Amino acid sequence: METEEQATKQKRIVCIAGPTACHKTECAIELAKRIGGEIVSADSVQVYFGMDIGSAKPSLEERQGIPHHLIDCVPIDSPEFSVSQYRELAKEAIAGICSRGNVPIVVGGSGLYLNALTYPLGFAIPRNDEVRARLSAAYDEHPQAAFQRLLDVDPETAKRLHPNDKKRVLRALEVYDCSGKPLSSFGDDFQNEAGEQAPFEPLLFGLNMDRAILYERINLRVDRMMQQGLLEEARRIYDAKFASDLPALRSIGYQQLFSYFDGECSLEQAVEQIKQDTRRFAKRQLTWFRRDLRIRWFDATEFGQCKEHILREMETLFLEFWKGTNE
RNA sequence: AGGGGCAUGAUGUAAUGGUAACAUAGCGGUCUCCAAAACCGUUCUUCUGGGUUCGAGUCCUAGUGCCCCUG
Repeated sequence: METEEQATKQKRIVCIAGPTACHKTECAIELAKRIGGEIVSADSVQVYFGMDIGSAKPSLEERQGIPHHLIDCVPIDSPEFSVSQYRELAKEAIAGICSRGNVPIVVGGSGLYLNALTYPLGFAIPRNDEVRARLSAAYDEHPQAAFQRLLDVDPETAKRLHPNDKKRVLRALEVYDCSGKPLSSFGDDFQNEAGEQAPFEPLLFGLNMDRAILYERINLRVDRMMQQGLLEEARRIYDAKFASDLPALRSIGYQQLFSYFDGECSLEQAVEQIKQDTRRFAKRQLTWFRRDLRIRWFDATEFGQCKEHILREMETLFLEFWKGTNE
């Protein structure tokens, strides 16, 4: 009985979510200093070596001695990196933090990554590039037919997907072709087929701010990235001539500069595009996080002024959440 | 100052005198192995005044603003 309880307590984590450029990094580091935390990044780009400026990795100085995990752990040309791999690496990192008696603070803007840690997502059938290529060709040939097939084999999934959503239609067919079972039979956020629990029980904080100010911050931050050498960083990656379909290369801040290197637009246009794409990304992040009712939101519009207040509040909620946990 | 041209949403454009349209931005949403990805939905428009006409973004007229040419 006691060991079981011990096990649940071991699984607690603190998370900080929110759109890009809303002080998540600083907030997390300050919180870590107060509660004895170590930081686990939940960011799909910070995992890559060499993508530093564009992904806004905190510098060693900014980290203030707080250990950071899941930053710089995959090479850019690692095509097999995916959410489930992220989850495995994060689990290891969190286990390490707990063994040191520290508090894991998961920080990041990749909603799916956070959900992979806090919901029992299944990921039962790994991707299969051969099957996928075949399905993709069939879809391009005749999209309606592909969607019709999904309607036949997995009506439940088909019903919630738009026929134009090629990626998900293909994924659903891929799962069916590889397993003989419809994707919908593998469960949803709240239960997976194997009946496993969520890996961790989170205390979820969200940071948000006035939209206009957030957009201003994004624009300024992109300018600052350019001053810090984003162009050179992107050039290095461009010159390494990786396969062009690598997911990492489609990250914001890089793909736009690659267009500039390819002569498709001016540098000014590329920078404007980075700003716009980042703003839209922030909006999508908010759409994702807004529907997560577990999140306790904080307004970081005037972060400089309310920092103390926010951190004190977070600390109080944390102590409540952490009460009774093992030493 | 004279001559010419233009004026349509936040922006760029379309519409033989006959239901004002498209793209982009903006806003909202979806999300179970590429997720900083991919996909879906949606608000807003004829410069001002007069006139012709059954009917005007379109034609006439005055004004206002912008652009080009000449000086």
